[in-house]
Amino acid sequence: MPELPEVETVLSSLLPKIKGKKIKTVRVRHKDVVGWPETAIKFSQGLCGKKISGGFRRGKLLLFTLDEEGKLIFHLRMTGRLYYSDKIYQPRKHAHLVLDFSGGGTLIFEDTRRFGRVYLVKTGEEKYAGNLEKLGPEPLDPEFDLKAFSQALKQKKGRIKGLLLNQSFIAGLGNIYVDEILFRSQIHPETSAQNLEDRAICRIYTSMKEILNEAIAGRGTTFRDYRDGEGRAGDFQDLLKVYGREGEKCPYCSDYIERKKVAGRSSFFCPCCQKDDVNDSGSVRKR
DNA sequence: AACATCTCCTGAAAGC
DNA sequence: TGCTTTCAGGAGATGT
Repeated sequence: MPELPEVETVLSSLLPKIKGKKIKTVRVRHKDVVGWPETAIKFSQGLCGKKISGGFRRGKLLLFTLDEEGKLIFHLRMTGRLYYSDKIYQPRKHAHLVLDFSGGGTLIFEDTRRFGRVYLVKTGEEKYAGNLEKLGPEPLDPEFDLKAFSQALKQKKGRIKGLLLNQSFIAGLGNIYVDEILFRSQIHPETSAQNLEDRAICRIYTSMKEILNEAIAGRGTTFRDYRDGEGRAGDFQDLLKVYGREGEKCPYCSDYIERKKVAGRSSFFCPCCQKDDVNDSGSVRKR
């Protein structure tokens, strides 16, 4: 499920392939994936002839600039794939949007569960695309320092797991990386944010940056569906310490990884290393 | 404000 | 073996 590192990987693998290319034909094969389905015809017309001039990531959104005119914005949600092919492309079952470029090459948006969305917006109207306007700070932004993180956290009352998943609190984290961050920080997912000591907040902040950077270096996590912009799987699944590892031995102690529903999501944690509401008893180890 | 629950959707896995 | 049920989850909507 694409989170920040996966979206970043899609962007970096895709952009060199499509930058500067002009869209020749647009095939909307399932109009529900278009942000405003009733405008699917306008969507196609608006995209024809446009050139992809650049792209960037914000939270879990992929934004491609169409010169100065507008942006093409994707949210991959659970099972979305966005990739480039330079072969003659025969649309597969869940290929909902297919863009053919002048001079060859195809950009394909596939999404088995159809939770993903694609938006076409004019410059200045980007905020209408998905949750873009409501997104919190970028966790890897150098200007988002520990002080800013700590201050934001201390204003909140909820549990840490739900807070880190909340895109308006911080943008780009999903279930996998929140569990990994909390494991490295040695914080139980149900710990209330208010009860966190400064040292615990610092561990979360540091782990967050480390794990996101490591996952980007590993080109993302593939459990089943995720592929990068060239259709390749990621490598980071092998390096996950807790996510999806219920019943396996904790890599740092003799206990076993447990699974519990927190904030409506499966949460994996070590009950020994991540004790609820005991953030800093002096037993924290360097990881 | 915080949190639970439902919704969307498909296919894999588990249950019988 | 084969059919049926459950489950996974990002995020928005809704209810408490």
